[in-house]
Amino acid sequence: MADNFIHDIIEKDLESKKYGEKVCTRFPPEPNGYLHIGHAKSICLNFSTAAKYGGKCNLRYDDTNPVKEDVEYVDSIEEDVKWLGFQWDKRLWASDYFDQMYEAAVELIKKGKAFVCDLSGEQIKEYRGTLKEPGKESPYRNRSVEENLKLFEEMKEGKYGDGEKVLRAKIDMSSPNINMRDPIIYRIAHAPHHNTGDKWCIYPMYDFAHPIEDAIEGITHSICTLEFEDHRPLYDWVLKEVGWWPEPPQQIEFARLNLTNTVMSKRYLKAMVEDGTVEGWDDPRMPTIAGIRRRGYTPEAVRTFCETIGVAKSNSTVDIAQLEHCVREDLKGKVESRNVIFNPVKVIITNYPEGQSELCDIDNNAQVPEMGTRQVTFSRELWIDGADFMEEPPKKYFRLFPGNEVRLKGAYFITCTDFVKNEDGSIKEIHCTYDPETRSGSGFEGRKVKGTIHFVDAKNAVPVTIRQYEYLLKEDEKGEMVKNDETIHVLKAYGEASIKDAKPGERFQFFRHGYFVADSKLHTAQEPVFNEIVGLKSSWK
RNA sequence: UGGGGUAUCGCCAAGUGGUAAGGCAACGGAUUCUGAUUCCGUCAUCCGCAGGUUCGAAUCCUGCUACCCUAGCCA
Repeated sequence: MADNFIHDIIEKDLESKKYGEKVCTRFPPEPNGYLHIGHAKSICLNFSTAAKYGGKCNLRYDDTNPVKEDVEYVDSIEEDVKWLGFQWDKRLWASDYFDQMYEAAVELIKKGKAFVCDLSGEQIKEYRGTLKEPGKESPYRNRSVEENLKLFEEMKEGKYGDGEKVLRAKIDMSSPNINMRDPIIYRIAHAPHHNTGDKWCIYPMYDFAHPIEDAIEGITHSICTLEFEDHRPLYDWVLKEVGWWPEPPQQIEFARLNLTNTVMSKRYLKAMVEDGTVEGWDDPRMPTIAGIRRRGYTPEAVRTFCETIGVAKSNSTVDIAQLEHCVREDLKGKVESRNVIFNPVKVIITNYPEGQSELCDIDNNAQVPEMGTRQVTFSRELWIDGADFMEEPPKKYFRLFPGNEVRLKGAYFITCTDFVKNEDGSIKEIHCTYDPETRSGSGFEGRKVKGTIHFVDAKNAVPVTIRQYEYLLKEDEKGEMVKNDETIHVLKAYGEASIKDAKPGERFQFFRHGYFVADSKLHTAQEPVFNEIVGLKSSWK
């Protein structure tokens, strides 16, 4: 069953046997930056569409402009695609087709469909006309086939400098579609190419190269974003005029992904890396695949997200909450829980003997019993969360406050009898009594408590660093997106002893606080550092 | 409209002439040794607007309106 309009098109093509049984797609990034969550939508679309119809999907580097591209990005692109869980059929470079593209250009010249133009960049712009007025034909438009052939050959040979000449398709200078006004298909660039070295000093333009790349690879459905809609007539024109492929691929456009509170422009992302706003392309606050990975998001969650948002042609902005929902949904079933105390406050169990200690069992994941239990120690002095105690509780607060009884997760009921303040008014320590009969697992039914809070034994607590994040962008009063000044909050916390065993990249639910991941760069057993992946939804304000 | 697109709940999104799926968010309520999870319930008489065709329209026709893309020797 088709779940989007692209699948509809494919199913019709399959039915009419337009390409036989074949379905072939491709993900064609230009290696000029890191992939982000927007690319993930395209990756999921292309790879899963091919998989759905038993077809293939290629990873192709669209490296037709040597001055803007860098192999530096190639490895990260591959890593990101693999991380998302996809395997390409072939890994290819557009530059591998430069010979064929050159031949195709020669073919067009021979057919009188392309010409070498000597106009300067500025003149070409003038001659192009405007959105509302038609353009003028270039004075070089009617050169003979022989002359064009000779000139193009000379361009290739390096006889001319950058910008001196270009090869243009001969279409229609008065076309209402500016892309059809004798578009440039080859330009001179005396720049070494990472793949072809200095073999070429002329390079094909996207509009000419892309359809040929697709056709050579036998792509059937060339999926791209909306802004290329106006280029489709040119895409079709190139394939028709070159004429080498009986059943040429078709371009299909869809709306790119936008997310609330999220910067998606490569330019802006790059600027933030360079001005030090973030720590790098893999900063956990970045919407890059690398950033999301370090933040602890799972590939499954990202894939599910891409499925749930659908594929359509209307410009839209998906609420970031939808992505976060997918992350929680995925994590909740496969991550263990740990007790970690933020804003620690000391609790002294006054009726518990000094020097004594006992072990308590705690579920690793309350929803998944198969994940077993672990042991934590309980003794006279404990740490609890600052947020779990209030001197003067508001209505409906059912955690700890003077006179109130709560359950310590995995241990006993405790009742607050007293507390001591520091000179600055903050809470120094809380005195409680515990009820030995209420031990977890004992089956005690005598009375109920409304609140359950967590704790860490003070004598073996592990100091950990917690990093919580906010969105890089936020909406101001006027609804405008503005840069968020404070996007990272670092706090010191105490974790239960077992937290020392966490491995970089390992994810946990920190009881009550949300999901966290041991930072892949900063975390060590000696200096535990955890990034917040996503918080828990809370209905208590 | 120069041309090309898009308009269905706060946010995504199905629907392709037979009388508005689903997800997120939100809001009730139940259960809970995480105010999490789970669970149950509520949430578009209406599909950008105005006409028309039809027994019947979000879906067809006409006319408007709004927003997006487009004048790189970038992709």
